[in-house]
Amino acid sequence: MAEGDLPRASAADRARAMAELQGLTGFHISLANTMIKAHFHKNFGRLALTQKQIAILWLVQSCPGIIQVELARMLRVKRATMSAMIRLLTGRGLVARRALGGIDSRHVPLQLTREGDAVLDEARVAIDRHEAWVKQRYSQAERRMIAALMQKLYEDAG
Amino acid sequence: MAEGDLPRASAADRARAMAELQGLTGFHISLANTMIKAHFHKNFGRLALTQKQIAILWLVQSCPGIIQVELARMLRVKRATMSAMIRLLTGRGLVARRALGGIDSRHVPLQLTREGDAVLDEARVAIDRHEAWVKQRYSQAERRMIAALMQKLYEDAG
DNA sequence: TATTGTTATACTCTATAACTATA
DNA sequence: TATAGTTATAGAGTATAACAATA
Repeated sequence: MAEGDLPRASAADRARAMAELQGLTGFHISLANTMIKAHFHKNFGRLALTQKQIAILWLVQSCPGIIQVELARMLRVKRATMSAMIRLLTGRGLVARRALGGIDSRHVPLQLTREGDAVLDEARVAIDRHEAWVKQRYSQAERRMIAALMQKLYEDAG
Repeated sequence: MAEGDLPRASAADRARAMAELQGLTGFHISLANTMIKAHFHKNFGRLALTQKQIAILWLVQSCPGIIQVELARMLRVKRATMSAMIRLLTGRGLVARRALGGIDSRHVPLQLTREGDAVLDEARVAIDRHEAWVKQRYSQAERRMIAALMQKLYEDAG
């Protein structure tokens, strides 16, 4: 059996098939997301924080007293999912349930611990370097374009 | 304690914090990806196929004889990850390891089973409707823009 | 030595469903 | 009834590490 007769798809077949899938907008977004997460993890894995976890820490620091359902809405995840994430971060001593009581005791205001603040500071350095990598690929105009396009999808589509 | 004194971040605080996170390109892409996956799952969950699984079926159908490492490269996942995905799909009787032997016996050519073909046909209908939803949000020019922008990220960044 | 595939292990993210407590 | 949070359960996707078989 000659090389060309191997029961494997040729590079041309594969390129054609990829082109078909690339007709789907979500496919592009998914691959880009995969790559960007992989880059972050590969280069900043020593932080032991995912981008999602950093986003939560960030929001809690900027909005001390924020409650879980608000975080869930902002990050587009379910209530139960956010509960699990918060449990993980409180378990690691980065987030604390605030002792101060509001009027509605169903609300559990959150804040960063001292360690949470310190860890987020480290994370910001990593994020800056990660963003520098992104900026090598995109001009400011392109980044604004991506922001606007992606927002069209996630701002309304509830 | 008056309403305004509740230990909760205000809407303005939250908007400001979101704006900070939105300075990060990856944040937009991640949220858009979350929403698009959620829409697909919510509306076509009865298929019991994820978008990633459909992508694999699609590539195997278009490229009969394709092997795992090629699929892994095309979908930007690790060899071990693809192995797990293929095991799942073969376990469900949608993908078959082809009996025909190539020269290199390390290569295991894949193809769809009859059921795999049938299931993918169904999935294509779901995908078409999903894409229609996407197209309500984006013009053709915008979709081309997204494709080009996302490709810049995943084509080179290896 | 390099490639292909597998297995073991572990973790994150996600969902649904059912529950408690509170309003 | 509705809201906030939790728990239990399940499954997909991802990673690393080690291994076997083959080239």
